[in-house]
Amino acid sequence: MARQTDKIKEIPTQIKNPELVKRRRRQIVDAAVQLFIEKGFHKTTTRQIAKAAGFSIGSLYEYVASKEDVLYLVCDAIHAEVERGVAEALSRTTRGREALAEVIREYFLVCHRMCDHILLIYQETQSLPPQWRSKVLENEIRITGIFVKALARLVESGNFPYMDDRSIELVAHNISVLGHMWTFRRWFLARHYSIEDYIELQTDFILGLSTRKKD
Amino acid sequence: MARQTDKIKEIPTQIKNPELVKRRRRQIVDAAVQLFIEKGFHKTTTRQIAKAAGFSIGSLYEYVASKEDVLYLVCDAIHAEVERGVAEALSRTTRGREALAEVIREYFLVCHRMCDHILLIYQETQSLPPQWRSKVLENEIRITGIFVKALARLVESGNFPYMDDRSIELVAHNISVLGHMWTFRRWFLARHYSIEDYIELQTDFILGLSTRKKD
DNA sequence: ATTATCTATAGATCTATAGATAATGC
DNA sequence: ATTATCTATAGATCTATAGATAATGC
Repeated sequence: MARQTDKIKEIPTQIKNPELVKRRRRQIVDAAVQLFIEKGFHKTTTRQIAKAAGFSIGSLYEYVASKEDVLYLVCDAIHAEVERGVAEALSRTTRGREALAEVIREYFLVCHRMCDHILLIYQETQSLPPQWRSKVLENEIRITGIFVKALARLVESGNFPYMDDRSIELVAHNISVLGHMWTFRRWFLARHYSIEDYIELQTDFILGLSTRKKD
Repeated sequence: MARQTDKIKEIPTQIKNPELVKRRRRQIVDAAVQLFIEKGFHKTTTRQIAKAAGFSIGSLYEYVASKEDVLYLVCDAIHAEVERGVAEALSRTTRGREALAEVIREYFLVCHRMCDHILLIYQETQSLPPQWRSKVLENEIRITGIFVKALARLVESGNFPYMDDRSIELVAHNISVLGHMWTFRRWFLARHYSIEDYIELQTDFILGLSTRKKD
């Protein structure tokens, strides 16, 4: 929560009232997310964003300095929501043997809910100025870090076969990306698997059950 | 090879000589790939493409009808090269127990070589007109199909634990995407793993060795 | 006075094409 | 005559800002 506010402060604005900045930027993000998902970043015009947000193009540029600023606000908001979803799931989770499967399940459900949003990040991160691209990539790493922690805790508790740190890190990335895969191969996967099928099969795959007979 | 020619014929041209069309379009693709990787599709202008290809903007539009046509030619050429690389590796591969590991290895090396190109497809497929986007996605499925076949053959031969068809299909997608992961998380992964580390760890992960002690 | 918002537009592109020119083959 | 190539530009946008106007608080 504090993080989110800090980030927003990084983008300069002409407006003095910080509460107003927060509110208007939320309007901008809500409007832009829809438009970007629908038409893509480049084919959305600043005028359309302003109009959908409910004010004029002139006002838009009081709250951001460029169209890229809007994209950054959008990407950051999406990551904040994903992270919130995962962190929340993590706190609810029971400890021990089945903990990892639960975390995976909750994370995949977040990916399912935020399908279009995650896809947007894959497609448009490149359009950000370098400085903000790095920030967005850091967000990605921080989310992966949640899985690193969950895995490490399990391995340490002895409820899970031993893995060294580098393997743990890579498996955490795999979990992240297999969640994203549901979003960027959805056009194919959704025809063959329900999200529940997907979670079940992928959990078996990740936990290495694929080589053992289930019964 | 025949496929490639067919595809190129799908895009209309004003030029009568088919050999010339082929040659010029190859020039266009070679020039555009570099520019798109460097600046992205939207920030590359048709003039820059024409200039880098070595002819005028007017001539460019004799060989394609739109900027999107160029993107389609580029995406299709990239997929053709990936597919060629994988198919070739597959034919060289020994049969039996270690076959899958070899296919994974060769595929990951193709992904490593074509890093920027694969990333480009992830980022710009959305910019294609729907009709051509479908074609590009079909290419993706066809490449995944190679892994489906390799897995199915192994399972059938009894050299691999039993999996039903849906699991095989999903694992094939996982292999595809974990290869791509090396390209779109390269900014992070390359700092921690060499491509050889990556291949080794991911092979263990995919073959389900992660839950068994290695010794 | 200060802050927020709006209208109107400068300025900069960029795609795609029309019409002119050059090269090739009958 | 036919085919390929080039130059010049029409026509359409789009971002970002300048300067005017409205609203708020002293």
